[in-house]
Parts: sequence; structure tokens; C-alpha cells
Amino acid sequence: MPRAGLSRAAVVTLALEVVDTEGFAGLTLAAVAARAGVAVPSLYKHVGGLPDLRRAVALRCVEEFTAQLRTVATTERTGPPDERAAQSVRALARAVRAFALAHPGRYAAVQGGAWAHDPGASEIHEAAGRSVAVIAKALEPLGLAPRSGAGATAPLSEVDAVRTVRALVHGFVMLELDGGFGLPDDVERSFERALDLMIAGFLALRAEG
Amino acid sequence: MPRAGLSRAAVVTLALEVVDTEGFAGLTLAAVAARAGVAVPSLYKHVGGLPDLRRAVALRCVEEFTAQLRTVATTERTGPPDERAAQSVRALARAVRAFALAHPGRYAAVQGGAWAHDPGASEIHEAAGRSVAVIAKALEPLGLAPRSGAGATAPLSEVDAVRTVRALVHGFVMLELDGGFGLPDDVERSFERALDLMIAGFLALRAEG
DNA sequence: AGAGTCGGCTAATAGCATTAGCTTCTCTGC
DNA sequence: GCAGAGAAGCTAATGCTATTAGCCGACTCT
Repeated sequence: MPRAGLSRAAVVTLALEVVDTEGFAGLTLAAVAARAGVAVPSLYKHVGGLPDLRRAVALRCVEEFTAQLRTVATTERTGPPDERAAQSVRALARAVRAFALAHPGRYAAVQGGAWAHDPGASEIHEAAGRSVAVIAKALEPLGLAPRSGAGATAPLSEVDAVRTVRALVHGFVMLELDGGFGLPDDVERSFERALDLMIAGFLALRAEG
Repeated sequence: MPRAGLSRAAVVTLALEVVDTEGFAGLTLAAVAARAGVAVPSLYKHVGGLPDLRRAVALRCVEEFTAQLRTVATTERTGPPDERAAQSVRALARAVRAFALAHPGRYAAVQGGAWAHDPGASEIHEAAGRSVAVIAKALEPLGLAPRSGAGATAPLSEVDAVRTVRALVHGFVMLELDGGFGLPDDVERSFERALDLMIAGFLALRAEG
């Protein structure tokens, strides 16, 4: 009975391969065990079960995702603050979309659906918070109020802006991945126009605030 | 052996109840059978199996969703065209979010993930197309070009605008439902600011195009 | 009333996760 | 160099899911 030489890290790595081919929802212990050349129950020596494995995979994906964003965000920008913010947010948005299109399964793992309401996922929450912080940092040159006061007519705050960026990019990517864009019109170009629109909106709303 | 008096429509209705409590991913024949007071295999007399049931549920949800949008969209607007478009798109966006928050499972069913790449779902595709058409109609007063020519710098087209609206609203709602907004800041208000921003962006991009 | 269809049932199969308990490999300490 | 311990594999068994096959009672129509 030769040993397969598994470990928690190795199992998670194999699980990532499954996620890449079958999607995050298609992650199954049976598929991982098959790749490892091992019987399914053997995996329980390394992970606590399917929920635990899903959490571990999500954590790795969030960290990888954040690392990608950070790489893009640390590029030095020149020019006036508004221009720097526009360049940064555009670069970040492109990085998010590129990640999602390259690794749809991992992108799905990054999204909270699976773990947001999971009490044992505080580590993932913290890691996800770091990725949001990267976006917030990119928007800093716009000089928005960090957060806004009460009232329905309060001006755009940084929290609002970060949420808008995340929503637009995430929504676009999800619709694209889910085949939600029926028309053959160039999706690439639509994405750039959406970013144009968002950036113009930032400047317009800040001006009138 | 008394009869339960089921039918395809009745089964789908029970399935919708399951979707409302367990989510679209939690839809299971076992749960539907339990609600119907019937053994699981009996359901096969009325639906073709779980994939078929999922399609039927999705179709109903898409139609219900579209009906909601239409109700909102047919309200008569007054004022200049830009103002009418702004009011319409804002009302539609609010309707989408309200639907999603009221029936998260049904909203998930509306999204293409489950059926977009399913060959037997052409009926759903057509129904979904009708909901997109409602949004396109609302944006009409803006007077955008129906679609745009080639080239990375082409101006904003109606196709781009519809995609932007869908992406922003869908992304916002998904993040909200998935618990993606960690901060306690008022989500309601952020949504309104995002709509402000989008509408301002439409006007800005059309002006310069 | 009788025939046929329809709508329920039980039984059986197969894929999944999980637990229990056994065996064997490997490494460490003497 | 060997003994023991613990780690890492295994098989077997349970329970949940969907699905198919085949049975049988009940409604309907003539």
C-alpha cells in the first residue's frame, strides 16, 4: 500500500485544478480524490470535509485575487489626481475582469456567496477586506469624504464609490460569464465604455457635491 | 391510495416555494415531493427530472421578473427626454433590487448561470430577452445610437448603455445578497448614489460623443 | 360496467459525503 | 537495528440525492 504523499496544501492545490475545470460549484471530494489517485475517505486525513475544503479553496483564491489587484495598483501614476484615480480604477477593473475570464471557477470562489454567511470563515472575510482596501486606495486621489453622513441626499462618499466600482465590474463580469449578453456586439468595448461612464460619473458627482 | 391531484404547474408552484425558502441552488426533488406529500418518483409523472424542473422554475421567474419591470416601465413620464430616461432607469433599477431582495431565490433563477448554456432553454432565452428590451426602451429618450461601429473609441451606444445598467444593478444586488458589503454604512443610500452616478455618466458621455 | 389511461407507489441502482474501524507505512527514540 | 507511535492509506457501512423500472389502484369515457 504505497503512500500518495498528500498534505492539506496538496489537496487544496488539486481542488483548485478541479475548480478550474468544473467550476467552484462542481468541486467534489470524489473529483479531488480521483486526481490524487486516492480513495475518497482518505482526504479526510487532510481536510475536515467538503465545507472545509471549499473554505480553504476560497481563501487561496481570494489571496491570489488580491495579489493580482495589488500588482496592478502599485504601478506609479503621473498627472493630476483625477487622472491618476481614473487610471488606477480602470487598471483595477481590467485586472478583475481578466482574472475572472481566465479563472471563472476561482472568481466564483472569491465571491461571498459560498462563505459570507459562514461563521468559520473570518479568515476569508479579512482577506476579502484587504482586496476591497486596494480599490479604496486607488480612489483616494479623488478626495471623496471617507464615508457620508445620514440623509438620502448626502454627497458621494468613498464607501459609495468603492461599492459602485465593485458592483459595476462584478456585475459586468458575472453577466458575461453567465452568457447574459445575448447580442454579438463587442463585449470588450462595452466594458471600456462602462468604465468611461463610471469615471465620468465620479467626476460629475464630486463636482456637484 | 388517494390522489394528490398534482400537475406540472402545481409541481412548479411547489418548487417555487422551495426556491423561496432554500434558494435556487437548494431546489431538490426531495423537498418538492415532501411539500406535495408524495414520494419522489411520483414527480416524474409531471416533470422530466431535476434539470427540467429547474428550467420550468427559471422560466416562471423570468416571466414574473419581466412583468414587474413592465409594470414600472409603463408609468407615464413627463419633462424633457433626459429627465424621462433618468426617471425610468431609476425606477427600473429600484424594481430589480426590490425583486431580488424580496425573492433572492427567484432572482438567482432569473440569472443565466443555470440555463444560459443549456440547449433546451431557448424559451427562457426569449423571455429574458424581453426583460432586456424593457430596459432598452427606457433608455430610448437619451437618443443614443442603437449600436456602435467598430473601434475602441466609438461613442456610447444603446447596447453599451443597457449592458452598463444591467451590470451595475445586478452587481450591486449580488454583492448585497452575498453579504459582500462588510461595512455597516447605509446600503440603500449607496444604491441611490450609484444610480446618480450612472445617470450623470450617461449624460456626460453622450454630450462628448 | 368495463377498458384504458393516468397518477400514485415500492424497489433497485448509482453518485455523492461522511463516519468507523482496520492496516500498514514511516519515522523517531532508545 | 528495532520497537512503538502516529500518520496515512484502505474497506465497509450509512444516508442523502436523482433516476429508472415495474406494479397497481383510481378516475374517465363510452
